[in-house]
Amino acid sequence: MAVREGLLALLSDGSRYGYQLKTGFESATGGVWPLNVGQVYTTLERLERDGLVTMLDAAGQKSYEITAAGREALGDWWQAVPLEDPPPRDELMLKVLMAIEHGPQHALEVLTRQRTALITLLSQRRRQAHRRVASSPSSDAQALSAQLVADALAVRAEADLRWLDLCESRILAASPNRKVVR
Amino acid sequence: MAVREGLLALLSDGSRYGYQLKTGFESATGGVWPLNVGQVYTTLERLERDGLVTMLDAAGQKSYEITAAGREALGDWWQAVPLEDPPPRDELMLKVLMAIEHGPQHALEVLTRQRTALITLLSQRRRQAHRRVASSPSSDAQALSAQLVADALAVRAEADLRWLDLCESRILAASPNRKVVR
DNA sequence: CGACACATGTAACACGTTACATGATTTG
DNA sequence: CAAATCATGTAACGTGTTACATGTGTCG
Repeated sequence: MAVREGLLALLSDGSRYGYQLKTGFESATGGVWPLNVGQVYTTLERLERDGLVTMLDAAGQKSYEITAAGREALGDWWQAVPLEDPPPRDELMLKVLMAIEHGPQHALEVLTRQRTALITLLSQRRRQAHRRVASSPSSDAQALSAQLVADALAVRAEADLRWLDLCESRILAASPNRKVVR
Repeated sequence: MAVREGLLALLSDGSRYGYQLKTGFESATGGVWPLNVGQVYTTLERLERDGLVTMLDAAGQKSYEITAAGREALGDWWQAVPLEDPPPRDELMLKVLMAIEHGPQHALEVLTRQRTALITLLSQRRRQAHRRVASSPSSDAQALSAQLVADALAVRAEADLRWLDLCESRILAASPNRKVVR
């Protein structure tokens, strides 16, 4: 439920046809999230099935329009806070939790590996960001979007790093100290 | 690809049958991530189809065992760093990016709404955490897992908050100052 | 002309998820 | 005994994703 709402959001600004939605989605996300055109059409079918959009077929030129129900659903989406109960399963979390099942030693190994990988990833992205400043900035709006996505990824990665540190200390605290080699 | 690898990780510790995997998964995740039993069986079918596990049918008592290929796949998973290119689409990000398409004013509204929602969510969870300390702590392992999940959610939420702040400042910086009401 | 962007779609598959059916065993 | 837990499975559906087929227009 991400492409769905994204297309709906684009359509709430006026009717569009399929290909426009693809390019619109990609430029709105700063070119960071490519979207297969095929998916646009399948998603539009599903949106139409659910009565959130209607197809206007004017002499072979098809375009899609958001319906009242669509506007309502979109409004709900804007308002919605991801309550998420149960919380979404996250790969990094699952990996660490499963590693704990295999003993603190294994968990600590996974922890350090993930940490170093995250650190190199972060520094790589920082270098990319520097390079990007120098190069051509496409459009202003796209540049802003791309920047925000980059920010989000960086902030998330830092959060993950902090969590890994927390994990390590909690695991060490919970384990009998002997046998756990740091 | 989360349930899949989770079950594989549990099986790498010895053969299990379906129901054991459900309870194993849930206890490994501190009871935070319930798993529908049905999904265990469908996932096991898919794992078997892919040659990662084999079924041992001993007199009606079915159990599953990880194969060599399964161990290899699991090893890859432990090692794997979520390289993620393109980065996974995230609902909060998408919401903000799409809101920007509708003008900085709308974006700022979405931003503040999400922020306040996140703040109340965080404080709610903190209160829950306090209460939980007082109550019965199930098993040690489960308590640790539940704690780590709670940590992760808190850290992520804080990261999201910081990102929202960043968004606001970037949007304000990128917008013509007039017409944008704070 | 040939490559590329524009434009529309279909088919197939992946995983996740729920609801349902069915029965054995345990326990209050 | 009744309810809960244990235990196995099937059917159906939802979204996301890719690969493929097909055709038009444009530009170097």
